[in-house]
Amino acid sequence: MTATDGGANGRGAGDGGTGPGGDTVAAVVRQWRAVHPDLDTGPMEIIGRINRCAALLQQAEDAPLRRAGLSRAEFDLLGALRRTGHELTPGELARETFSSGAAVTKRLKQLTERGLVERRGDTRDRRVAHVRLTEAGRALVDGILPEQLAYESAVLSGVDGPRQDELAALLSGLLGQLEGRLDALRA
Amino acid sequence: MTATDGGANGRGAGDGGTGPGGDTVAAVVRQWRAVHPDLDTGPMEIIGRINRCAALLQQAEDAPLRRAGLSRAEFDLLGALRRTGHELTPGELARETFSSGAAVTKRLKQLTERGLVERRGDTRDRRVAHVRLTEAGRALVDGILPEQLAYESAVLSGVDGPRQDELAALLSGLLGQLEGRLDALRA
DNA sequence: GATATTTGATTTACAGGTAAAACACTTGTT
DNA sequence: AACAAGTGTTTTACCTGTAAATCAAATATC
Repeated sequence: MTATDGGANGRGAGDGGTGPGGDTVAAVVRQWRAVHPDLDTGPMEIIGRINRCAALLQQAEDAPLRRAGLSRAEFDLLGALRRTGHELTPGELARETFSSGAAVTKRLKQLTERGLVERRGDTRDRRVAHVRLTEAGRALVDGILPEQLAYESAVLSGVDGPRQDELAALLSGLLGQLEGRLDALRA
Repeated sequence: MTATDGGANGRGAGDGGTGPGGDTVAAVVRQWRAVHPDLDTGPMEIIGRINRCAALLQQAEDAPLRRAGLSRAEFDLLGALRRTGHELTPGELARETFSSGAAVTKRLKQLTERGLVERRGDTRDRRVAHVRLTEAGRALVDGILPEQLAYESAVLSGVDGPRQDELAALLSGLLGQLEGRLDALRA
């Protein structure tokens, strides 16, 4: 959350709400425009809101996960195994969950100790490991997922159906651009 | 990033791109639907994309900030001081930047050592401190902000103007809902 | 006016992440 | 076959954030 991204909750809880403009990002943008009338604050209206929404959504979604004793990152890893339906190597898991290899190593250690995943060494290439869900792991993911989706559905229920579709489509467009752009930078 | 949020980059960079459906979240959602055809995966299309966009945007935006030797959180704090235009207490800064008081304390320590902010004690209530930007701090923020906005503008340039406006409006609606909902939960 | 409660800020202990180095193994080169 | 280079994973050192405990000072209660 950068200042230009909205700087979090804008006016804060303490000083009387968001004012006439709507959400807290609008209030932050107004502040910036007052200080720097020459700058184009347009990008903040999108990027600030995306970041703020992400922060609030993650906070809200933590509830069902934490109840199951999992961090978001851990569930992400288990979910990758569940949805692909096959074993993955640590490296693949890192790419799949968009985190570093070192982080995956740590998580695997914990999840293995908890009996949620199992490892087996590759027979041909002895550097690589293959990770799969245990029965308990699969059951845990399948147990949490419906709750999780129901929770997300409830969180979004303030926006009506057609608007949700529009939003999904626009975000898909943006995300496609961003992913293409990043891939281009990588190459 | 939860598995239901899209589990990061979906198929990863390694296995041949995103397929016919568009972005990586679409690929992840397809995987989930194949495994659990009974579940409503609708929320993922929004929440997953928001989280993924936020992750990619933050990564991209780190560049101009890091060049200036600031973390996002630090810039956020400085920005809050700059845009409000007056001193803030540590507690206000915590609310303003949506982070914990302890985190603010640490950041203030570092930023003070670097000469970017100054503290002064309140005369009436000696528990509270008042924090303000130094001249160097103000100059730094004002120097970075235009770069930052230009960078954000470039990052969004793949989406045309009208769509950006739609997106901003829809996100504002969602954010308003989320913020109201959270406030309701708090109360 | 003494004592309990609340409030603002900091400290402590710890969990989790990363980058860079190290390790173990494989693959390409001569 | 030996050796250089590359690849997959783990280890190390470190940094940042948080929750909970602590400290200091104000306010409320009796």
